[in-house]
Amino acid sequence: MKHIFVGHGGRLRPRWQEAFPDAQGLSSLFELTPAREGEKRMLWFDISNTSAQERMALVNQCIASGSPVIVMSSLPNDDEAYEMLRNGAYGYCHNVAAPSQLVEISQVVEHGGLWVGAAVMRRLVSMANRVSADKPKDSNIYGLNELTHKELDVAKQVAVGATNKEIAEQLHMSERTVKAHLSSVFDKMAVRDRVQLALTMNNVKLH
Amino acid sequence: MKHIFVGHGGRLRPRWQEAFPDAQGLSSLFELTPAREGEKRMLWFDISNTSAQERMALVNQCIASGSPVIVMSSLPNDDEAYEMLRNGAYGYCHNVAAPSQLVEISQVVEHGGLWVGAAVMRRLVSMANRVSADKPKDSNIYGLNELTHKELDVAKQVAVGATNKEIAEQLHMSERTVKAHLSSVFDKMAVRDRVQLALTMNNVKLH
DNA sequence: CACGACATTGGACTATTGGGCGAATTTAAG
DNA sequence: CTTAAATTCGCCCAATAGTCCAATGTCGTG
Repeated sequence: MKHIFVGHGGRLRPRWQEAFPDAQGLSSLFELTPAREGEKRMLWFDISNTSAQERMALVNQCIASGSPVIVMSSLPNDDEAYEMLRNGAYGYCHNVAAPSQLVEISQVVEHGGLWVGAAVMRRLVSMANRVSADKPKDSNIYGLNELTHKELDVAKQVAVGATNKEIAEQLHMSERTVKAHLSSVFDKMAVRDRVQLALTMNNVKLH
Repeated sequence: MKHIFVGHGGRLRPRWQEAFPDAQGLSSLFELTPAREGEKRMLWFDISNTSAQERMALVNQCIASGSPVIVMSSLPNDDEAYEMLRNGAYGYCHNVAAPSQLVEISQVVEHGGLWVGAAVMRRLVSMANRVSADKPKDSNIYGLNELTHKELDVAKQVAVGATNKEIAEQLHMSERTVKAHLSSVFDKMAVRDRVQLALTMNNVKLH
């Protein structure tokens, strides 16, 4: 695994060097050469000293390169972390993080995971709490538990955007039967159509 | 750091043993002796073969012991992950996770972090987006920023389950105009109907 | 075995959606 | 001022979605 640090004028901070002795530094993305066949790389992008506008564009370019990208900021901020992760970054940390932490991050990312600091992580969990706490526990999670087996099958398909015809083929039943199940599902889950059902199944609040 | 695995009849799975050669296995929490002075421990709690009711009680006991707890399930599930993390767990993973992953988790937790799988992590991030995305930032999801103002207005309404008629009233335009905008949105965002649009706007992957 | 819940399907409709064709009006940019 | 893009909307048509009522078969419980 080759570690490439982009930003900070192409210089490698001592901490980076210590974590990855054979790391490479680039001052900008333009210097990035295509990866050799079979070469695995990890991009560390230091976004300090970049304006908010160019930040996203640069990160998107980084991500478009195909290699996993970890964004480093001199002033980590929760909202920015979400933004980066949502747009495809694999990690978000301080640009002067300890070498041992950099190694830890690289390991998590190398195994396909996303890494964020404990504080951000805890906030994410509490947010998830807020979102999933909206569903009243006493009423069986929007009546999802009261669906029959077939109804649930059909509902799941709607939840990923399938049409009635597709569902009918997928589940080997007539389109008419799909409709019958769906009518029942709408009733049980107290929604009026497939759009609301799809959203509800994905924990999205309606208007 | 001493690793103690609770559950699975007190037996250590080969994977656990491989990750932590001097790990200890306990069949239940009652066998847990108080930690010696200055001894740092990590509890791995295998919740397979426990009923939903006793699960939370047991996990709470684990957590009350003071040592960081990582919950392991035979059938990991997003909602359960949130539940566990919210209640104080430091990690949530599969009970037959690879040894290298167990080591990775232990390192993250040892440094005060929380660990969850990539899938759960991504979902948490998308949820955070939903909660904190009230402010109209120049979000960059799929061709969202290429939509015109009106198109975005209409798309947002669809994203919370509104019908064309409702959107028309809300935005003071005719139903025909709503359709016109939507047709354009479908095209720009590369979706075929309002269901897929609603899901895409909420960061839900389609089938 | 009878009864009720569930699954399946059909016919007959109604409602909603998505879009083609055409066109007027505004707004933004050069 | 001139051109391009954005916004608006009517008429009409086809495809999808959704509902009501009814019939048949399956399966587990009492």
